[in-house]
Amino acid sequence: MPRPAPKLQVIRPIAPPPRRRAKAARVEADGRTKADAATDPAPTSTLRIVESITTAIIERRLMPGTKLAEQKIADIFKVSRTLVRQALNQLSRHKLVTLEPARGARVAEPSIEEARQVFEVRHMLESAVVRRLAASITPEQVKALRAHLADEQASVRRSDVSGRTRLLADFHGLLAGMIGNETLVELLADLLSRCSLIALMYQSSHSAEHSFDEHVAIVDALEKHDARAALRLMEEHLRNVERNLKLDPRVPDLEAALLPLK
Amino acid sequence: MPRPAPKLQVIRPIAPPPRRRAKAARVEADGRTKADAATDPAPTSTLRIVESITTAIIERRLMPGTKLAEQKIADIFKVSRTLVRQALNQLSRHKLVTLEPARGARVAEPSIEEARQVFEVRHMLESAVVRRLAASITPEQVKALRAHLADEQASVRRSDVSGRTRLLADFHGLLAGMIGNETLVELLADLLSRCSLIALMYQSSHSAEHSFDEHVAIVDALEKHDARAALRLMEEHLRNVERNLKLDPRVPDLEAALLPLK
DNA sequence: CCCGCCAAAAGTGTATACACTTTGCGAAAC
DNA sequence: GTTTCGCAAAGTGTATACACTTTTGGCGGG
Repeated sequence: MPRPAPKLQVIRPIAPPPRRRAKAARVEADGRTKADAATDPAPTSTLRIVESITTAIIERRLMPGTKLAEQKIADIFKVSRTLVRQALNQLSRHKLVTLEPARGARVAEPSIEEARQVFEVRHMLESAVVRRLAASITPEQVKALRAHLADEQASVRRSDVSGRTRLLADFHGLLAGMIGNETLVELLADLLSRCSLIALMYQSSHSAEHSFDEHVAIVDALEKHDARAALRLMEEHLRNVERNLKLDPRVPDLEAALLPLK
Repeated sequence: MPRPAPKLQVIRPIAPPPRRRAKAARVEADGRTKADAATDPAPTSTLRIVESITTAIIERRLMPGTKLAEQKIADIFKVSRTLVRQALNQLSRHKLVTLEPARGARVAEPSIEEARQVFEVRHMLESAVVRRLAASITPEQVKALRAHLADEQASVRRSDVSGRTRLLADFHGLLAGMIGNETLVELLADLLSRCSLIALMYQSSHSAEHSFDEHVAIVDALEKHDARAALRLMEEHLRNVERNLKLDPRVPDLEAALLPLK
């Protein structure tokens, strides 16, 4: 059978008519051959897998280094490896899993150096955010922040570890969202999820209440439009979070053990 | 109304399975310097496709809105759609192409709002970079920057448009690289490629020489460890680049779609 | 008892199969 | 002559097939 003989059209600058989706419910009630693909629900299966694995990692149900074999995941979600591979690729771009050429995927184990870098970038972005926000914040936004703080406090009181972790990170996402820059929010969301993984690897006695208190102080400063104080508090907060990780020990041992190899 | 559903693919003669023997060089794990380079999901073909399309977009060989049909690309690169899909997925995460559910991929057409956001984030990151660099820059680094500037100048003189575009962007990547934060470099690289696409859509009379001059001034200030001046120059530079785009709401969407039919 | 070699098992990488959706076009209907 | 409808071509979404790589475990030689 001859090849389809591709037409060579190369560049077409202008898009065809902006056809909006006219969902034609063209249900042929018969000839259902076999496995009818359950493509009905908007939540794509790939996305479902990505989110499942993401929350599993962040909530510590999947520890760093865990092997993620494609077929096993495919069986669990009842899909083919194709979709699992797509999901793992996305996750690796989020740096939550690492892919090694012919050896598969594992939950990422961010290095201490990577942790430092992530916090450094967060510092760059978030100090800019508070600086801007101190000038522009509205009473409604303050109210939204206070509401969020109430949630944080509740989860801290309740010792709801995974909810707490999520809420403490969401605070930073919420701030970023308030300057009306979706690009920034997406970027920061990535960094925040990486931070969750980092925290989980190097966690020490970091007190959630401490973070909560600092969040409150930041909101207070923002409400007063005190840019200088807000900036200082945010910088201090990030420094504290980072310093509360055990970024010193632990790994040197491992490397020392493996050093003879190379 | 039941449709006969004539399936075209009838016979499956033994399609010559491309027996690609010889897996080339067996890359031996050499000295892992810093962060493990596991960031390459597919060191082989997928990456090649991603890079080809990326440079094609940045060098204006593929205009915004161009349809990127999977099979056509697959034929061009002599691979299967599988790999093309992987590549397109990566590109969509880089925001260089947009994927619409059942309608395929096109070269992205970043909105004016998106442009603003990207520049805002760049401003946050790059002002932090110059601030830091003004304090820490070494003579060797200055030398490297000067060498880069020489390349820029050469490409400007030569009217080598695509090389010039690349080099002007690389300058910012080079600066970011000098503070020793690979995470930052990756992030910024994404933003820079998006900027190339944006520039290409909204380009006006932006003078490359102007940018070059500003780059020189920034390096001068950095060499003198003059943080204040470097910061001011960088901010001005970014403002200039952004302002030189035609970001006025030149087409209020609907009118553009409905008015000029042809 | 330990080491290396080889074969099977497990798992990843890529191609292909095929169902379903969208789109283009031509003929029937008006 | 214009609109509508319907089919077919084109294209995307997912599953499966199969080649190739890594891992594992056994087996014989040292």
